[in-house]
Amino acid sequence: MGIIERRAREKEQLRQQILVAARELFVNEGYENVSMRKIANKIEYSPTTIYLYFKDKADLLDSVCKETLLNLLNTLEQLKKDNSDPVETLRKSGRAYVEFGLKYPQDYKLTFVTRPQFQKGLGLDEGSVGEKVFDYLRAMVSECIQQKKLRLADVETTGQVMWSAVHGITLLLIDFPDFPWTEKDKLIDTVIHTTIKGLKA
Amino acid sequence: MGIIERRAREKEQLRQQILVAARELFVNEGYENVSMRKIANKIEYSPTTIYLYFKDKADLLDSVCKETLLNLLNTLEQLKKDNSDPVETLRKSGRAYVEFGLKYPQDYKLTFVTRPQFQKGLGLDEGSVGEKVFDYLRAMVSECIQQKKLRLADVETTGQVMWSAVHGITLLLIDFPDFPWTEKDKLIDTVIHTTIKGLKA
DNA sequence: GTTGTATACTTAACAGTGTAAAGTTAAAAT
DNA sequence: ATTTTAACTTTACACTGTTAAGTATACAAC
Repeated sequence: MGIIERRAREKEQLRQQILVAARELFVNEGYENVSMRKIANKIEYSPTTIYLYFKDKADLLDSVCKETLLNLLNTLEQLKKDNSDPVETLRKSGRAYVEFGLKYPQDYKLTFVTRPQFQKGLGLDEGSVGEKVFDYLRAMVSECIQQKKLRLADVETTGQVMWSAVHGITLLLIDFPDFPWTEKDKLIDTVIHTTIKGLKA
Repeated sequence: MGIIERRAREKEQLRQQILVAARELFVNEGYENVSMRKIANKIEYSPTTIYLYFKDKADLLDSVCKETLLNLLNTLEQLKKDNSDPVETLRKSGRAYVEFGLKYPQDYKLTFVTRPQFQKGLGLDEGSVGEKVFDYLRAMVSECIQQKKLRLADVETTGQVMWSAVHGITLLLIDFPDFPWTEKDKLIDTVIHTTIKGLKA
């Protein structure tokens, strides 16, 4: 049944088209300022067609964010391979996390700030991509602790402290671009370095 | 001219009424889900009356946030008085900052996340309340550094690292209430303790 | 005490929003 | 050749922020 498959493929293509258009608009103009009609215009379909592929605007946001998380996960997992000192890998990962956020600031905010506002509680459920990202962090921290490189024995707490630090600096740099930050790169390094130093045994 | 004064007082009262109604709605239903008409209904005036007191919806948000920052500043400055160990004061202030955010989560998000999205760049300008909050942090850090209790000599960087940490944990706890956080209170303490430990000489 | 004017507020309107329901068209199945 | 199904569109509704024009009341001047 090649026809059915072709049709399914075409459906999936349109779905992707919608996602691409939505992401581009969300990122460039902000979720609030993007209307379903704008997205529809961009893909040259009627506005309601989108509703055949996504439940509503929040669901569209949700799907865009899932992709972002997948990107982040891929970016991070690149680092795991060069398995030198686990603490060094942790540092590198923190750095990569912040850089990811600053490279795609609107995607980052969409995923870690806007989405939780609209899809309450969701996004870090069991089996989700979001959870996989945190699993990655957990695994890294776990290795550091096994080698007794860190002070706390508690993987969860340690991971959450790390996440706080990188999330915090990422959002501040995104949201207050005009604040008189000390040199950005140095500041990011200092945040990560300070946190890891504080966690060290 | 008592009449003029009375009229000015009445005007100011309505302004305050609008602010109170707006804050309550923003906090309970989220900025996006509050319409000017809803606010108007609450105060029993026509929607357009609000525009006689505030430029637009963003300006209303702006004013609400300024109040929040003033509250935060007051909360923090309470702590300055008991001037024991400056590092201890820094720790307490961090704790108070996070607690403030968790006590008024929607106010916090409105001020530190929503507002920068709508009032680009504004909010931490010279002479603003926002700057005063950071000035407070600067002063505290400065004292720690003068007593050589902290590693870095750079007040700015040190302050910004502190801010990252508390901002990060505050937002994570607000935005992902269903995440399996380790015990909240302990986690907050650990974040602050870790950061300060990392900053120590 | 009447008239003019400024102040405070409201009504009406516009262009836009998310989205549900009904309608259309064209291809596939019988 | 007819029916069914899928994909998409049109229409419509109730709502949004905001502007412009209109109204009514309180004050000032004569």
